Amino acid sequence: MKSFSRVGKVDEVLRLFRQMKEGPCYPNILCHNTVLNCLAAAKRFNVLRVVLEEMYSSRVLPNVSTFNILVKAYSCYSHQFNLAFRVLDEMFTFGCNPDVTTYSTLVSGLSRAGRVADIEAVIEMMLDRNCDPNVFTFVPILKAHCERGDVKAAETLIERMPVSNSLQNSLVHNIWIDALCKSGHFDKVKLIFKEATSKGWKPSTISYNTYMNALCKVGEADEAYRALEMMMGNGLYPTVVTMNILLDSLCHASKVFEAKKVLDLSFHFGWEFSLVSYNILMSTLCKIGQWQSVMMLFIDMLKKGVCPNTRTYNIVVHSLCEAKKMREAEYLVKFQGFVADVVTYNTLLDGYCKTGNISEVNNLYYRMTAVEKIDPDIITYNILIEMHCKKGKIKDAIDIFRQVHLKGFLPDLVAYSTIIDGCLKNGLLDKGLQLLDSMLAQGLVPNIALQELFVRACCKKNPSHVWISIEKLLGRR
DNA sequence: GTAGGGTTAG
Repeated sequence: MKSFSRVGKVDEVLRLFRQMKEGPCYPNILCHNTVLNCLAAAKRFNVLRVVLEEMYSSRVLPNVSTFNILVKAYSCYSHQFNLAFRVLDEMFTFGCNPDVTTYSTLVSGLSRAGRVADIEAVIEMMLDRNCDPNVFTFVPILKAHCERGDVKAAETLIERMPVSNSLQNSLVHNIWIDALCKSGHFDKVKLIFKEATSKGWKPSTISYNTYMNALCKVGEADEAYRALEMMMGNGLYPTVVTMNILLDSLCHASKVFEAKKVLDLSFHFGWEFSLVSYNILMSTLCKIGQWQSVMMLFIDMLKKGVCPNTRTYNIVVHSLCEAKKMREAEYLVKFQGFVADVVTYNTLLDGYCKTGNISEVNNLYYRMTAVEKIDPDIITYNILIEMHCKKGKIKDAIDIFRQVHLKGFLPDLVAYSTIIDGCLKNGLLDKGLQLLDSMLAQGLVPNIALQELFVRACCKKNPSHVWISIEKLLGRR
């Protein structure tokens, strides 16, 4: 069940669990926890509740892990904090007291939801109940400070961090290094490496990888190679992740053939070439239209016993779609070992959208949402809007655009551009202008293509509108 | 064998 859970095959897990319940070996609490954890991660909360009820009625006693999984489901996976707190109360009445993990999980969810004020209360609650917070309680808070760019708060927290071993020390510093890199404070990172020994911690391979990756991303590959030398000078060996970072950097510098040589060489030296390495290379080849090379690498990885994941399949599906081989792409998605996600369906939907096949788009959307229970994202909606605009079904397109709001998404630039383009091409200038207003109110800046579209439409239909629109487009109103 | 945590690919 855990293996199926790891690859996201939730229904297989459930099938095995049901089979087990009917057989002579009734699932114990560990089996139940495995299933509950899998359902929580898949956000299948209704089924989770059913399994939980069944567990209670069959007198399998929950343990701390069971409750911790529930806290994770309500705190981290769904931000239903009232339910998460209720689990805590339930634990007390059950006589199974919350531990550091319970509270840390709760803090993690609150941090992710940006509810920093509530965290203080949780920490106080912990201290009241004689449960000392540890590094894992503070790590999510540190991450929240970093994401908000609150350098001062992060630094203060690091100083007060209750680190109990070198691994934890490295963990905390790596989060800090990553945050500084992402905000472009490379000088500060250099200083952190320099002062490491005097401050009592030792940078790890991950510290260097984080730094090197950030340098590559801003085009400072030379500096990254210098960091590599520094790392090796300190007795640390590069790992597959290090190689992947450099591989990705080569790919982005359009040195894809050099990157392929690295792949061959790594085998020659007996390096373990990873799934991620293949994915990096294959996605680059897909982007430059080398679909046959993608297929060759796909076969190569299967031959070498490297197991593809959803991303790998998505790249292959993307390549097949770009090559207009829609049937083959769909065949692959139906293949047993393939766990499709929202990207898979977006890729297929986009493929059918480009070939103008609206009935296939609708069929696929149905399969995605009703059968596979995959939640659409903003890209899914954008594709649907584009498809309907393309077919002149502007009313349906506007309906779908409204759904975006209802599902809790904010339309992005692509969504607005697509729907406005559709409106203007169908003569709905006023609707287009109305959408322009809400777009500007949302703080989105129209691009050149959209500006041109408006000017054209105004000139054609209502020249007196032109100046109003131009003023708006240029942000003067 | 179940719960909390840092680096790589769209």
